[in-house]
Amino acid sequence: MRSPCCDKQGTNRGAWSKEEDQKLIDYVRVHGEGCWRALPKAAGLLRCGKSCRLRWINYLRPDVKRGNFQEDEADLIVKLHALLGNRWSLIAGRLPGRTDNEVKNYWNSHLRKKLTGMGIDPDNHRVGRKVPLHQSRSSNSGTPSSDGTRNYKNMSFWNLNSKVGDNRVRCAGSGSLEENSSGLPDLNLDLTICIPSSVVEKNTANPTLLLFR
DNA sequence: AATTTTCCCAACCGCCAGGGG
DNA sequence: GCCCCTGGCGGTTGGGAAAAT
Repeated sequence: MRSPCCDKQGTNRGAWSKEEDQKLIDYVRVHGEGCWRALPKAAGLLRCGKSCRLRWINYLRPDVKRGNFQEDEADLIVKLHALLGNRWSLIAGRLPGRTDNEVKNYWNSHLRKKLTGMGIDPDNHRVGRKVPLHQSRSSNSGTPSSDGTRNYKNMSFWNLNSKVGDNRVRCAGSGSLEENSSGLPDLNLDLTICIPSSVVEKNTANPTLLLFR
C-alpha cells in the first residue's frame, strides 16, 4: 500500500481562500514552480503539495485563460478527442491558456451532450452506433502498450501542429488511426479547422465531418 | 417564495512513469 | 535491478449556482 502524498492530518481541504491563493502566488513568483512537496511548508500553507500544484496550474498561473470556450476551441477539442481520446493534457496543450482540467470539464459538461444530441457517440465519434469499449480505460485514453500500461511518451510521432486562430490543425503523421481489432475503419482525420459549412453539409457520408456542422 | 432537481467546475484521489540513490 | 520519491495524468466527487417545479 502506497503512502499518501502528504500527511492529511492538519491540512486544509476544499476551496482555496484568497489568502492561500496569495501565499501560493507570492511563493511561486519568488521561487518558481517545482518541489511541490516542500512548497506548502515553505510558503506557509496548510495544504498538500499536490493540491498546491493543481491550484497553481489550473487557476493561479498567469497564462491561464478563463471564461467561455470559443467555437473554434470547441471544434478543436472535438477533433483532437477523436484523434487522441481522453488525453486531456495533450488536448489542452494545443489550446493556449487552457488546462487539462478545464478541457475535461468542458468536454464532460458540454461537448459530450452536444455530440450525443447529434446522434454521435462521444466515446468513439461515430454516428448512430455504440462500439464496445473493450479496452476499458485505455480504449480512449492513449495507446496501451503490450503489457496494458499507458504509453503516452511514445506519442510524439503524432507531432500535432495546432494553432488556434490560425485555422490550422494538422496531424503531421499519417493523419489516421490504424484499424483496431474491432475491424472499424480508420478515422483518417485531417484536422483542419473552419471547413466551409456548405462543403461539410455535402459530406454527411463522413461521420467525422458531421461534428463540425 | 420555498423546495427540489440538475448542472457545472474546482478539487481530490489513485495510479503510473521517470529519475535518483 | 530494485526501491523510493515526486510530478503528472485521467477519473470521480462534492458543493454551490442555476433552473425547474
